[in-house]
Amino acid sequence: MERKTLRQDLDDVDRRLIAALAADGRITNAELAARVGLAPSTVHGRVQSLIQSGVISGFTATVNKAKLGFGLQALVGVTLAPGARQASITDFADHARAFPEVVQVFFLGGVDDFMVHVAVADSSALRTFVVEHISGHPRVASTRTNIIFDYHRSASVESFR
Amino acid sequence: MERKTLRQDLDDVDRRLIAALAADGRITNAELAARVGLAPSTVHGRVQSLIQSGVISGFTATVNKAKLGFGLQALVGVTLAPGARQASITDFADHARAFPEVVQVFFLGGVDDFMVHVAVADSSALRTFVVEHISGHPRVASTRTNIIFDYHRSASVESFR
DNA sequence: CATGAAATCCGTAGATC
DNA sequence: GATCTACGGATTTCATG
Repeated sequence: MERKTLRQDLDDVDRRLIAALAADGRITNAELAARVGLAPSTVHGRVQSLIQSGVISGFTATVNKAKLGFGLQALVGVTLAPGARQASITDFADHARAFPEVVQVFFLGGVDDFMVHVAVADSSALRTFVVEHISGHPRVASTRTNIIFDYHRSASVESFR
Repeated sequence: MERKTLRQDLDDVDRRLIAALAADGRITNAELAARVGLAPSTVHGRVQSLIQSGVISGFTATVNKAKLGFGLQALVGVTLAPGARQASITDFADHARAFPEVVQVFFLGGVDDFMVHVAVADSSALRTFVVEHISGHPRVASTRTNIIFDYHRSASVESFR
């Protein structure tokens, strides 16, 4: 009998494939197969399954923003005005993510409502961006800007989807 | 007149290549060439240059942590003990980065010294991780844990045109 | 679920303009 | 730089165990 159900539990091989692809998204399927000790066609099928099931949601190039003229990065904590409704919250999130300066947006529970990771040219551009596009938003009550001196990422992550 | 033995400035084609690769790191060179209207061999050379010069620093698969059993994420602000020297700072960063739960580490200027992005199974695991591995570090003075309700990372660093 | 074989497509180097 | 050509290798499909 054929099994039409999608594989739900990941085995050790899947985890190794995920780790290898997270470390190098352009590793060849042949190399991937050699590492886990399976045939290329088998590995190809597994990776396709991981993509289709959403465990791997995409592949991306990592870009050095400093070399593109965005040498200054910051984490901007944002508090919305009291009584902001759900519509206002998603509105701000959509507003923020539309700017090319915005790298990441975290929607938080706690003191801050959002944490916005931005990359800009210099401190002048940072001030302008925060004042005009974050503090300037009608629902924003306050912001706290923290300069990022250094940054490390272990793996690309997509959380809730 | 023009002396461009080593390409230092990125032209519009380079920016489109970067944007396309940031959005889909596994796009084929042939497809990339079709999009920018140049020959595959030409595009291949340009992309290699972008990689060698460090503008593109790598490729990575985006992994859905929730589907791997890490459904809860948090941003943990960390303040180190007063008087911590540079060695202590880098020591903490290396310490934090080593854990599989740690997705990103931001080394900051401002109230917090670090912001640590973690992905764990549940609130119990979060508490355990923070207490044992962050608050428990001898140089850590205080932490502020913010649950991440939603998260968005920009697919590309800049618009196409 | 894994495999080998086959067909197709792609990456990459080299010569030319 | 950009292009075409050419070839070695990779991806991908499919029948089979």
